[in-house]
Amino acid sequence: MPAAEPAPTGVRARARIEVRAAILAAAAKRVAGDGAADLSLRAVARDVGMVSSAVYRYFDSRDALLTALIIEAYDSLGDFVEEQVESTRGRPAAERWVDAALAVRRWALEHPNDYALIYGTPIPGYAAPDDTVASGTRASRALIGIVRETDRLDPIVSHHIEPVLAESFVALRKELGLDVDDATTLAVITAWSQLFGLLTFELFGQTRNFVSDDEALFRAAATSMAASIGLPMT
Amino acid sequence: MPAAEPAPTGVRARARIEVRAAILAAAAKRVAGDGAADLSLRAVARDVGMVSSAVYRYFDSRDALLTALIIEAYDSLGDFVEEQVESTRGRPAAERWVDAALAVRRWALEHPNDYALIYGTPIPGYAAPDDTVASGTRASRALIGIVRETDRLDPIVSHHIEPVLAESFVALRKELGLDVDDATTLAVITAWSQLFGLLTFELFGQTRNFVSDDEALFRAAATSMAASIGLPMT
DNA sequence: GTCTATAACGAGATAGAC
DNA sequence: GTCTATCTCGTTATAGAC
Repeated sequence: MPAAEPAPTGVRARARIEVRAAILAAAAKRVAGDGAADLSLRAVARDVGMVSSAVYRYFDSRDALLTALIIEAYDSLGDFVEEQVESTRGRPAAERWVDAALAVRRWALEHPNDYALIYGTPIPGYAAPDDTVASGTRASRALIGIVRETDRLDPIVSHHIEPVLAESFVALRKELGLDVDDATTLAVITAWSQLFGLLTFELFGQTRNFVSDDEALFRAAATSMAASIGLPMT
Repeated sequence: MPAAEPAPTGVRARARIEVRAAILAAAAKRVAGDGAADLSLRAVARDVGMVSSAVYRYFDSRDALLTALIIEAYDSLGDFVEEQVESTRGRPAAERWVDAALAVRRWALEHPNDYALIYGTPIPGYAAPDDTVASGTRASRALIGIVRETDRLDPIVSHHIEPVLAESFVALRKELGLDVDDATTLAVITAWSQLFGLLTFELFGQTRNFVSDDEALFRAAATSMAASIGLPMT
């Protein structure tokens, strides 16, 4: 699990990695079908052709298996968004934001079960350990990177912000390496929640009764997010 | 389920209603503990002290029971928000919006399992019938009612909106009895998705690593939503 | 040392006979 | 309706194979 070592090349190690991947793949398939709450170590073991106790050589517990699945999903999304953000470096910030948002959406549509796993209802009886945090923030950090790399933001309307909130913003900006004012910080957070809120609505079926073209709506929303943050269009 | 009749007053009918309520309460408790995916008619029956076959006299299937639970949750939220919106009639629209948004949040915090049931990951193998739509849109309609009852909206920045999207907005506005332009329509939709997006993040644990005061953040976000829609502050 | 299989536990749900 | 046998679950102890 640490993966800290430089990955030994022996046959033993190779086999281990492959079996681990096979277990994860089978578990992902199970989650896709029955939902994460029902994930059973035994069923996964059966699918891979091993005995349940053997799985414990690879994962300490059912929760550890779930955690690995969650981290894998976060990293898949993180890879995808980071790559997208990087590939648009130099382009106007507003465009970059919209493209990155669309990338998040594309990933979510291609991996609906992974999306549900990480952004859906928490699994009863499962508490995510801190291991997930690093991977879990990659997509958000990539999006915020666009703001960070923008020299001069357009002016935006600023609202009054409570002192408690302003204080927490200071810590947050430090964490993210952001150098913007409180209004922009709030705009970034609301844009972020809007992006995933809209996506959650779409994927979980909340929009299907009145939205005919989800992508068009999402693109329009992303554009308005970029403007609300003050990302320049040129 | 229909509840269309004027509720007969006989003893028989009373008993039936009470048993129904007892079953629903037990089912809700189960959902709260194990998650909706695991809901088993038998378990619910046992909790209420009857045999599984008897439950079928009250609910046609497990899915019908789930549907009843979902409708109940939607109506609980709908009642709460509608009452809140009504009680602030006459006050400045921006204030009304913020108060209504806070009402949604309060309800969600008090009924986290109901919230997860209706806005969380879809239950594997369960398809919501159209019966849920009427109740499911009540909260949104109540929020939008604030916009509808506002005589003169403040001007907002307008973005370009794709023709496909503009066309779907026409139908949506007609459905909602709204008389606003495309930019405001988009602003309402993005505000709506932002509201529930932020709430979903909070309830599902996505904010707990960097937000210290969720209510303050939510209030600030709601205020900026009201402004983005152009709801006047006075 | 590393892995897998057998067997078993206690808990919980389920199915069927009565 | 009840009781009972049977199943699955997560997890561990143990013993043998590479």
